[in-house]
Amino acid sequence: MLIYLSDDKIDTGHQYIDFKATLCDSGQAFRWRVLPCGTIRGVALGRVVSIRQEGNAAWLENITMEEFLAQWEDYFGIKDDYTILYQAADGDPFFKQCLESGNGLRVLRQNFWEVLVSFIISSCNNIGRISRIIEKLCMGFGERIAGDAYDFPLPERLACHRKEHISAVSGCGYRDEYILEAANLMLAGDFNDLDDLPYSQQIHRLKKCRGIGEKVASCTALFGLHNLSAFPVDIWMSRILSQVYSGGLDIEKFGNLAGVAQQYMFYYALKHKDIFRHNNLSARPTQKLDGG
DNA sequence: AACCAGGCATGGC
DNA sequence: GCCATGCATGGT
Repeated sequence: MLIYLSDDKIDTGHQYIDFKATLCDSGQAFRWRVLPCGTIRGVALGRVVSIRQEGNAAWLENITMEEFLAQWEDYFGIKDDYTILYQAADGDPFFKQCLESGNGLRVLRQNFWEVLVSFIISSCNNIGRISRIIEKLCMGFGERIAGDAYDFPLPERLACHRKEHISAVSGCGYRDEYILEAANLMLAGDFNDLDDLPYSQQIHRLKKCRGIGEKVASCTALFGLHNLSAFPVDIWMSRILSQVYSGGLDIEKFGNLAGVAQQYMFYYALKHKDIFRHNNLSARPTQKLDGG
């Protein structure tokens, strides 16, 4: 595909990305929006960026070629080779459908700290509200970048407040203390050098923070540490595993891209909620039934 | 107005 | 180890 930058253009060859699917509709990043005019706008890497895409061509505003090669190419995960996924789809009609339906979907390389907090907020929450809470966190505690755009707050900007204030500003509810604990662990260096550790050690370290269990930890490894083998199982994946695979999916076939495969299936489930929402065998029936 | 949301901590067994 | 329950909030 052709990507036009502010001072040049680059041909990525057969490597393709669907920016809207990847940035706005896949539940891995929460700070990108589609404006009424169709332009995609968001904050990442400390900067406000606008993107337009028409098929195989995309225009990135406010990014030079030098900056693209230095940072953004990695951020978008454009160089990652997903070939093995198409091999794994052979003999797996459901996954094949997910791949085709989500063509151009990619797993981003995002900032670790932002991903960590974002997925603490994600627990028992929906994507729309996760985005709103994060936006309020940024407005309330982040550095202003330009206009009404704010960067994601640094841990020290959160750690200096009481949990009641974090909750009041962002609406994050009971997750306030989890966010604060994550900030303090971050400042104490507990999450330094996580990328050098094997997956099981990454998960173990992350879980030491209250509010981080298996699912949030695996999302953090996948999206924040770019450990593409991490395979988060949320309520939607659990529905797919029980309804489509009868609990018998062997993720070995995805090689070290199981997390990317997961992302395609998750994205497909989101796009077809009506198919998967009901007849759920493994998740909890519903919320509180008020036993009065 | 109930129901639900990219779960987790806790306590009981 | 597994299972049940409470948890803050707000959109639909």
